[in-house]
Amino acid sequence: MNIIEAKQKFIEHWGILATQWGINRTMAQVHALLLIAEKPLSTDDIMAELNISRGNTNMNVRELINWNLIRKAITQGDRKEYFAAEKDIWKVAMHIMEQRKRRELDPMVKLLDELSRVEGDKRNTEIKSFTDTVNNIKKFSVHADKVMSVMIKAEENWFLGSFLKVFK
Amino acid sequence: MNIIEAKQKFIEHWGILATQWGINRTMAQVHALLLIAEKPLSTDDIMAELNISRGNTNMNVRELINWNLIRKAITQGDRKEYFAAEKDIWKVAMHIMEQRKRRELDPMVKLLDELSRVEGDKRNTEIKSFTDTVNNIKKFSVHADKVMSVMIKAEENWFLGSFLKVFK
DNA sequence: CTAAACTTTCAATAATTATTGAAAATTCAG
DNA sequence: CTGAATTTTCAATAATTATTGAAAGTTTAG
Repeated sequence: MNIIEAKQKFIEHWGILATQWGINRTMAQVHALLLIAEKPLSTDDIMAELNISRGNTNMNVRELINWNLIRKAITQGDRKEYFAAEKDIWKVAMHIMEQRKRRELDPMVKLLDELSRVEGDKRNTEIKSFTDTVNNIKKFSVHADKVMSVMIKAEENWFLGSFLKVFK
Repeated sequence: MNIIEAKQKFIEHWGILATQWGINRTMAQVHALLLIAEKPLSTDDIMAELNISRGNTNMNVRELINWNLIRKAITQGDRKEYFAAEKDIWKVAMHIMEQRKRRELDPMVKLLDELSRVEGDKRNTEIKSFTDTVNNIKKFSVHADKVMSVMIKAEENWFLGSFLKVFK
């Protein structure tokens, strides 16, 4: 496989992986493109490389900035905006984890908390069974939330180092 | 909130969460329904509770069985099949992790491995830059893969116990 | 074996989600 | 300021994904 094919394949499969995780395919492809780009790319570069419209490019670039996965890169003597991806894969993973925690896990914990305070006699089998299930999920979620928080805060990638020893 | 509303809300939000993670909303709602059901439910029960068709119910139930999240429950003196969810939330999480690892992470590692063997001069900046990125992602993925394997194999939920000490 | 009970399949259709592209808004050099 | 360059918005449309429901397939009681 030559470098052109390899890059195309990388972008294509990064997009497929993303859709399986509920992320817009194009957003992931823009991300992939910038991950393997040697220098920051402009909107026009991205449009040309991925054959997508200006609107689509703009929306997905902004969304990637929201996710902290790419940044604007300033270039003097040029009014165009250029974009560069965070290349440290540990940081990439942590940024994704941080966003998903905030957007999905935190609201879910909040909901489970509400649901666990359902009205009615706690001795009622149906209510007991429901609150038990909800509380178990909540307990698990809160733990997962804590683990993620610590990982996100950690500056270094101890995942690839001493941390792994825990897993033999 | 009463128990009826609470159950509806649980099912609804489990479905929403799922779509954000690339999982069919109905599949997650069937799962949620069975998670909070006190006894195994039949296809007709599920159809009635969620207002969905027989075909849809059947497809999603089978898929949940593939994911190891629910099982057929045998009932004597009844030709209908009944379904019950795994209620241990740790096991639920591990089954999901196991499937996603197998379906998505493993193929991605395989692809990255291929891409890292791209043709061309390794001193060429473009090729060097590309293989470096790919190798970093691969290294991270392989580690994640190992961590998951250990977690999946672990019989008990040490996540909620001593393991958490690692995180302060 | 027969037929009723039940499960599965899948083409047609509906619902959802993503993309386009042109118009509006913004920015900034001169 | 002015207007050209650039970015953003969003209604219309396209593409994708999910759902229906009836027909086909399978199972089992009698």
